[in-house]
Amino acid sequence: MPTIKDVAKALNLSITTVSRALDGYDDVADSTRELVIKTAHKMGYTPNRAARQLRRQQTDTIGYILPTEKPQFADPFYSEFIAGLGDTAAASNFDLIVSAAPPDSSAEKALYERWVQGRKVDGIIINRTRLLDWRVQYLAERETPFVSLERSQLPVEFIGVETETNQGMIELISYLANQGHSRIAYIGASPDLKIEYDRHLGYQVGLQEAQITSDPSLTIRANLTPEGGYQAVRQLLALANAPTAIVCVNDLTAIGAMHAAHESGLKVGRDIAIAGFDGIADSAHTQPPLTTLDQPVYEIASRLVTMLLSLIKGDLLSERQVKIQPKLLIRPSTGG
Amino acid sequence: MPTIKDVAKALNLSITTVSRALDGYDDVADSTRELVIKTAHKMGYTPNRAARQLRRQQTDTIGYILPTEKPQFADPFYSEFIAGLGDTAAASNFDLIVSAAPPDSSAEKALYERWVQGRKVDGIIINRTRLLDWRVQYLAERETPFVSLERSQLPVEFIGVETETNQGMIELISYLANQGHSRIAYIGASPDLKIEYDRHLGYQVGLQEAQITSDPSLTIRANLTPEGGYQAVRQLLALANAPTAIVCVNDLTAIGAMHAAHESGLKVGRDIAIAGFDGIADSAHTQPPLTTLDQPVYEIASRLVTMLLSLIKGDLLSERQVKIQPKLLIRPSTGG
DNA sequence: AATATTTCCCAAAACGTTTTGGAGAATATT
DNA sequence: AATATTCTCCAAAACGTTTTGGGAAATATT
Repeated sequence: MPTIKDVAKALNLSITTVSRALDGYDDVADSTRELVIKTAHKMGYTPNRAARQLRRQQTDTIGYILPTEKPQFADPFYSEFIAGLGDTAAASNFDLIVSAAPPDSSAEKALYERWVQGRKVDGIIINRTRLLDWRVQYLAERETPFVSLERSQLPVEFIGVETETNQGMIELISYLANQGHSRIAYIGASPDLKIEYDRHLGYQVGLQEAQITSDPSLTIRANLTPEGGYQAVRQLLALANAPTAIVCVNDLTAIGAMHAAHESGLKVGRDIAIAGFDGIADSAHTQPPLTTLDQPVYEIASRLVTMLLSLIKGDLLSERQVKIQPKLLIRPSTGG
Repeated sequence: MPTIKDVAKALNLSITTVSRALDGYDDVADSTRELVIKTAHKMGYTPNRAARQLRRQQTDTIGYILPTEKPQFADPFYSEFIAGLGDTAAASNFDLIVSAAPPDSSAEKALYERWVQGRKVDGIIINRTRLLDWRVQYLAERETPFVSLERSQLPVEFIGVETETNQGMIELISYLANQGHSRIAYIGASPDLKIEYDRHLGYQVGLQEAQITSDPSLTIRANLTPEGGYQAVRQLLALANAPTAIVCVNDLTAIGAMHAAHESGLKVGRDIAIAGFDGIADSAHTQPPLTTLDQPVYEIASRLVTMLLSLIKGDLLSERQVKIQPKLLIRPSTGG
C-alpha cells in the first residue's frame, strides 16, 4: 500500500508538495499538481485515515447508537433511518459508526464515553430523545457537536429535526370524529420519551378540537412494539365502555393492536378503527392497510446528517431547528 | 483531554511504562501497575484511537454495507442484523462502521475501495451474497478478512454462516401438501442472489419429496419487498389455473402477497395459504399471522462478528462454516 | 565474593499525515 | 540595476501511541 512518501519519491518531490497538491493549495504549480494527482491515482495511493486523523485531530466520522430493547429488536424505522444516515455521510466522505445499547443503560453511557472521550467521532446523532435526556446534557457539556431527532426539555439549545404532531393529530381525530367515533383511545409509550409526550399531547389537543371530552381510562401505555400494542388492546376491549377507535403512538404498536382486535372477532375498519404513526413501508400492506401519519424517515435522517456536518465544520447553520409535518394517510383501517 | 504523556508526568514515570502497565505486560511491577491504572482512570485518560491505529497498523473497526434499493429501504431484518453486529463488536471493543449502497453499483464498489485501500477497517461483513459476487473476489484478492452470510459460487474459501434451507422447505411443503394443496406457487427474488438460489431449490426439492410435479408457470420473481409480493400475487391469481398455496422468499414479500390476496376477496388461511421466510417480528402480528421459516437473525449477526474477529486476530477458527437450521413456525396464514 | 539471573524501568524510533515558517528562483516594479 | 513581489517548493515539527533494545538495580546461584 503506497504512502505519500512513495508518491513523493516517485516524482522526486517533497511530501509537503505532494500533500498540498492533493489538498488543493494554491501554492503549487498547476503542472505539478496535475502530475501529482495523476501518479497518485496510478499508484493507487489513498491517504491513511488514522494518520490524517491524528494530525488533524478530527476523525471524519459520526456516530449513532441504536436504542435496542432487550430481547429482539426489529423496527423497519431504523433500517431506513440508518440507510439515510449512512448514505448522506458517505456522500460527504464521512463514515458512520453504529453501535447498540438499551436506552438509559450503563452500556449506553459507556459507549458515549468511549466515543466522546476517545475522540472516536466528530459528532453524534441522537434519536428517541427523552425529556430529560442525560445524553444532551453530557454532549453539551463536552461541547461535542450533536443533533437530535426530537427536542428534549433541558435548557440546552436544540439543534435538529422535530415532528410537528399537533396538526396531524387534529386532522386524524377530526376524521375519526366525523366517522362517528367519540370513544377514541390512545396507546402510547414510556412517558419519558419526547415522542410520547408530543403524540399524547397531540391526541388530547385533537380531542379538544373535536369537542370530545377526554377519558383518562382510554389512555394506556405500551412499549412501541407489536406485543405491547397487542396487550394494550386486550385491556382496552375488556373495559366496560370500550373504545371504537384507537390511535397508536407508532405503526408497530398499531400492528399489534390490529392483531388483538381481529382475535377478538372485530373487523378492523368496520367494527373498530385503528391508526398508527410513522408510515413504515409495511403499513400499506397490513390487513387492512393502516391509516397512519407518515414521516419521511430517510429525508429526516439525511437532513440530520447535513446539519451535523455543518455543525462540525463550523459553518453557520441557517436552519438550526427543522420542523417536519407528518402527512395523514387515510387507509381502510379507519373505515371510510 | 489527557494523553498518556500527562499520566506519565503525573506519576513521574516514562510513557513506556504507563503504556505497558495499561496493556498488561508483565515487565512492570504490580504496585506501579495498580497505581498507573488508578490515576489513569482518575484523570479520565482514554487512549487516542487514531494514534493507536497508526502505530499498530490496525483499526479495531469492522465494516458493513447495507444493500439499499433505490427509493425506500425498510426491512426489519436489517435493524435486527445491525443491532447484532453492533452489540457484538462493541463487546470486544471493536467499532462497526456502516454505510449504504445499492447492490452491485459503482457506489458500492467505491465504498469497498475506500474502506479496504484506506485501511479504514480490519474486516468486512457481507450479506445478500450473490452467486458470482465481485465482493468476495475482491476481498479475497486483497487478503482482507471477511465473513459472509450465505456462500457464493466462486472458488474462494467460504467463511461464514449459511442457512440450510432444504430441510425447512421440505417440512413446509409437506405440511402444505397434507393440507390438500397441490398447486403451490413460489415468489422469489433476483436470480443472482444466493438466498434465491437456495430457497427456490428448496422449494423444488420440497415439491419433489411431496411428489408434486413442478409447474414452471407457478414460479415468479419479485424483489423482496411487499410491493413485489403484491404484484406477483396479482399475476398468479390471473392464471387460468391459479395456485392455492404460495411460498415466498421472504416475509416482506409474503406480507405484500397477503395484501393482494385479501384484495381479491380471498381469505388467507382458508381460500389460499401463504408462507414466508425470515421470521421477522411483525410476522406474528400480520392478519392472519404468517407461517414462516424463522431464522435467529440477531444470533447470526453476532456469530458472524465473532468469526470475523478471530479471523482478524489470526486465531484459528474451529468452525469456519456454520450451518443454521431455520425453524418452521406454523401460523394461521396456512390454515390448519 | 564473584557471577548469573531476574525484575523493573526507560529513551528513542516509528507509524503517515498536515502545517509552519521559510527559501530560492522567477517576475514585476521602481 | 536595484529592489520588491510573486511563485514554487521544502525541511522539520507535531499529532499520541506502541515497540524495540537495552540498562541499572535487586536477587539468586555458584
